[in-house]
Amino acid sequence: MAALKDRTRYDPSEVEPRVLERWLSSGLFHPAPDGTATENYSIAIPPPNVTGSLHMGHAFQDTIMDALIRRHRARGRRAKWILGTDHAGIATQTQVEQMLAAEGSSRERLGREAFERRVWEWRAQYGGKIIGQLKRLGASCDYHDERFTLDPAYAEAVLKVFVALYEKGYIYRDRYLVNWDPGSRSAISDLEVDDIEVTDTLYYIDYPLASGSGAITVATVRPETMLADVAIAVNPSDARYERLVGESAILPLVGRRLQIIADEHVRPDFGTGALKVTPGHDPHDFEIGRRHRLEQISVIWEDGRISEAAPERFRGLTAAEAAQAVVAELRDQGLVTRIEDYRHAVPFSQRSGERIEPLVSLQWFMRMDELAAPAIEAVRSRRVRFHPASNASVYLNWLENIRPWVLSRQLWWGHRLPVWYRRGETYVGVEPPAGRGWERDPDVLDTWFSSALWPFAALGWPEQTPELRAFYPTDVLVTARDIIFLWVARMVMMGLEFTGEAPFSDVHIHAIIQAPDGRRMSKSLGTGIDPMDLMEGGPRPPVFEQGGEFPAYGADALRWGLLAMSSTQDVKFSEEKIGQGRQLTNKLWNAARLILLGVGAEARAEARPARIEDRWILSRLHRAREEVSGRLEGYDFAHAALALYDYIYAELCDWYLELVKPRLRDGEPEVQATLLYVLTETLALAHPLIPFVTEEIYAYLPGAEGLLAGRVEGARPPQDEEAERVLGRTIEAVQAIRRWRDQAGLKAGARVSGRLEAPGFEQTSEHLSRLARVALVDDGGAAVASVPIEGGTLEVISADGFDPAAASRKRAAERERIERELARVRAKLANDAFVEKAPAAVVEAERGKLARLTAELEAL
RNA sequence: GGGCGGUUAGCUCAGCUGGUAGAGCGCCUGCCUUACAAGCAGGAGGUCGCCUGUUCGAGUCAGGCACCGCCCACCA
Repeated sequence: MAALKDRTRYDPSEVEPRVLERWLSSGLFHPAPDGTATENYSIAIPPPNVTGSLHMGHAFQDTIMDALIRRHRARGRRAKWILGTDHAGIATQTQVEQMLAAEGSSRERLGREAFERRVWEWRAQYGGKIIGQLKRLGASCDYHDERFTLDPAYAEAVLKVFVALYEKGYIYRDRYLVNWDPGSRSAISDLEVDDIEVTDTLYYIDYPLASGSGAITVATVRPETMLADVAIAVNPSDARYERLVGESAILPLVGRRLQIIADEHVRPDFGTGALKVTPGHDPHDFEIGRRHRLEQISVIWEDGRISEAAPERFRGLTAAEAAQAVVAELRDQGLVTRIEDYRHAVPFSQRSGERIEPLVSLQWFMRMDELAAPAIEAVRSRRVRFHPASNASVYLNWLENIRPWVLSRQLWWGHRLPVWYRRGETYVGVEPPAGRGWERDPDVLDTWFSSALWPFAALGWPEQTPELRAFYPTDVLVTARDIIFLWVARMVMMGLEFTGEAPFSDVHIHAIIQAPDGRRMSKSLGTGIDPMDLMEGGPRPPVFEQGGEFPAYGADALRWGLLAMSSTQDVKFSEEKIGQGRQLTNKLWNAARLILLGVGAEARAEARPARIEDRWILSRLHRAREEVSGRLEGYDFAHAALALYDYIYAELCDWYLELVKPRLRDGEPEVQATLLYVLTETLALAHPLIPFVTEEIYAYLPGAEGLLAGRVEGARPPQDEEAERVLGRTIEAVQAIRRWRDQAGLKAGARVSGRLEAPGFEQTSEHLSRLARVALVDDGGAAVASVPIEGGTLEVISADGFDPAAASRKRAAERERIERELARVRAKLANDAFVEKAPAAVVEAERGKLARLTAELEAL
């Protein structure tokens, strides 16, 4: 490692791996399971898929959680970030199946046991990837205590919950219309379905009336499902069909008699106002069928082909082929009376991308209303709080209209249902049933079922482990809006049911980061940005106008940038913000170099304010601490990040370090101690957001022990109103003089002398003189110019290269500006209504402004 | 159809309980001032989507309108 003196730029690629190693070997991230959950702080990570690698959403979310965890660790709380991965049923199974397909094999060929072994092997090989990436980001998870949702203990918790809910009567088996995904050959839940707009053909088909006179015309986009029609429905108030209700029609191609029934669901104004009822293949028809006790016929089987319930000539065709064949026959018979394009939303599987085939099948369901009630109450009563609060209504709205949950999935990878059958019997239990002839249900549970138990099952429930006592309930759940239903609501329900407590008291819903062009970040669209490429350098994806490579921004820059981007609304990814984060790390690094290379070896951090600027920076540090920690605790990460940035740039570096440079050069002990104190506290303040660079600098502090990551914050530095006033005045004066210099045409190095005709600069006139580059004289005759500063003026006696024309232009402009403002203030004060009704303080402020502006104008 | 959010500087975004608009990037000018040129100093740039209203005073509050996101529920 090069000497500090030569490390003029902060190099994250060199520093971060080294710092990470020190953290990991310290044991700091693995708190002892002591104390109570109230004393301690914990967050359960939304367990990433084992198949996954870190994407931008993870990086963002994990940065937020890490900032919270590190912040609370610094407050002296035992902080545990509960870590683990999710087996992610469909996603994982699909990946392994693809791999098998590439080898020319398949899961069917392997058989269930061998396939499951294969997935475990695959997981052992690739499952650790995302954990390594979390470390790279600096996430201070408890890596010594990693869970997997298929671990034996976890699996037992899952089965126990299933059995308990079954025994309560919430879980049941039923024939029901489900979303069948022909791609994964499994039922999936409503939440795993995306509606996509497509253009279908709407066919108008005549169904001859059984009476022999005339026909009733129906409209459909799925002609093949007519083979499963069991009725025709019309709206009871539809006069056109009133006399037909109760009659029958004959289903073409099949010959079945279809009753004509009346049902409110049918819209008279759509199509012909007559609906073919197909309870076996349409959700609404299914409901109509239940209301009218109609038969359910399934002509499409789970492989997407026509079943034996259809006339023989259609059997075995795919649904699409059958549609063509059906239409062709109907045409031959002259029954297709009209064809039109029809644009509508159609469900597709999020997983396989295939069009959902609604099918009636035998599945396990869970009734949700009993569990929903307490979960609603928990949010209503604000025992569980959403941030931002508007998300609570999204949650409540869903729970209040909750529907049964299809639990079973026709997959091999997951928690297999603890259900056995023997002839007509069904057995449900954690342990297999005694006796011979039992066969276990082949289905597995929806992955979200096990995810719902995460906060407590990850801590060892149902065992009453020390971890559960110490860290459950957790403090906050951090996640995105899109899984409020899939996950958040279900965790609350399960937590309340099985532990009697909500699994967290706060839910922070963060923004979703979109691609720079405003589209969703997604691999398939090519809009994804790999956070690893930002940290370590890598190609810019095509969504960026600018091509080439990302520089290796490092983890801190990425983290700061993501936090600064965060918002209550969705945000476009901004590389500039990451760049700004890098600037900040470099700035802090160099500020530290200035201090560390300037202090003596025996200097120690201690606040020893000897002059007013010392009191000022301590007071500003106090405020920055309040601001940053307050913002973090209010889940306002963007403001936390920006407040930190402003403090470091605008207060510490631009002013304080510049102010004390001469004293540092002179080797003054007080300022050395104070600088080290301020640096240490600044590092501590910044650490939750930019942990690597702060930890690296901390190691250089003379006398520093241990790790910054494990340091508990000390007392707050004192606030000092007077120092803030005096320095504030001085800073403004320096800026005013600099502005004047620039606009009066002076060269950068031009010498200026002047007389200060304003009170309040007694303690800072040296600073004013040096930073504004003005030699202050006690007198010296007539002024060539006058610069207004607070409480008076700086009378400029002489200035090299002074351009009277430029100065008078500047003066004129200034006068104009003041006069404009003055006019406004005067008008306001002349308004009786304002003086009478506005609060006294506001009126007073306007009067003060009037006096100040008048004085300034006079000075000109 | 219902819900949530948005519309502020060229770009990306801040603006708390109403008191004459801010940041970063970009742009312009000047500086290699021995921590940092990935830097420093200074500057230009906005009738805050539109219309009404409340108010002494409205990006800020209320109502309406227009666009733009996202979520939920959807008519074959």
